[in-house]
Amino acid sequence: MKITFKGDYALKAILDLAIHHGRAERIESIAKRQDIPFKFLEQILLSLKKGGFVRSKRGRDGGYYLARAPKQITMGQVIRYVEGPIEPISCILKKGGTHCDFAAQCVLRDVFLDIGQYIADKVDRVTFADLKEKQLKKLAKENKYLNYSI
Amino acid sequence: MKITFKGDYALKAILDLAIHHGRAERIESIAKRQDIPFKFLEQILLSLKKGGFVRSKRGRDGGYYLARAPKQITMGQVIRYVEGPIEPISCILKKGGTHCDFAAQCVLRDVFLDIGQYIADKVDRVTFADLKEKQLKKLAKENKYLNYSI
DNA sequence: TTAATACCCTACTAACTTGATAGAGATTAT
DNA sequence: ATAATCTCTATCAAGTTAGTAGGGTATTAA
Repeated sequence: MKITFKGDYALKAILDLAIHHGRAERIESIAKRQDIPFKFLEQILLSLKKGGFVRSKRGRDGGYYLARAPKQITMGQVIRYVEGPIEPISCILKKGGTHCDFAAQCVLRDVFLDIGQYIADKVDRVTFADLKEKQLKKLAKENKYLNYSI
Repeated sequence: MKITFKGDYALKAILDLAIHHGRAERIESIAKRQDIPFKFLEQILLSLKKGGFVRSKRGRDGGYYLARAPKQITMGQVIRYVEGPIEPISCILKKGGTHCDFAAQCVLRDVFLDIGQYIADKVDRVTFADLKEKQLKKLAKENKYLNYSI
């Protein structure tokens, strides 16, 4: 029932690129800001590039940037790409349902189906434009608070 | 984002015992009905016994039976016991939140928090009395259908 | 009493996944 | 040219998963 570090890092990287939308960001900058091991992030970004989420520019002044607008990327797309299916139990999947021959009669499956659908719905609705907006608001509040307290 | 076989087996075993509530069931019977490897199920039941979900009787005519009424056991209790916390990301947990220092400012965390709460709510509400009832109804329909078709 | 039955317990393991690290190579702005 | 940056492949330690193996112990029907 867990998201892996890889998945978490991928989401953080995309969100970082969404916030800095418009220019290419170096892997190292993202890694430092998001507290992700540099070499690990390198691999993840390469994978996200293959997945069509980001593009890159090599050489000096190079870096990564989003392949499309933050509004056009959802959490669900990214999670499914790096982590695989969202469904919490394999017998829910149409393909590869080798897990259980009695899926049709399984009441446990019904519960997991419900949960799977809720999760899918949720992550498919949230775009990185939403996340960016909320993040910036949170940071603004934080700064305001800091200004008062100093 | 997956439930393990162990967790799935544990749920199936408890549901089986709920359906056969009132008498002791041998491991082998449960294993055959639920299609679970015998020796693996043996371990799981032993663990469920330690967790207080089931009791056992040794010797001839021995077997396992529920420690309390199906109504008093929820899916959530069983899942948490065999699989650990339900939350989809570690930074949500109060203890051991070593994953991320910026949890308070994290908008991703908010989404996972929401999902975690939905899952928890769901599995904590579903008791094995509910599951048993639904299962028996499904089987009854199945039989009816079979009777007609023969 | 004794043999059969069934749970009890510990150890082991192959395969896979996770979370990285290492280093050589390709590309580009200046 | 050369420094900066992404590209790509290989490797690896540690942990998890999904079991298997086998002897030990308690209970009870006959």
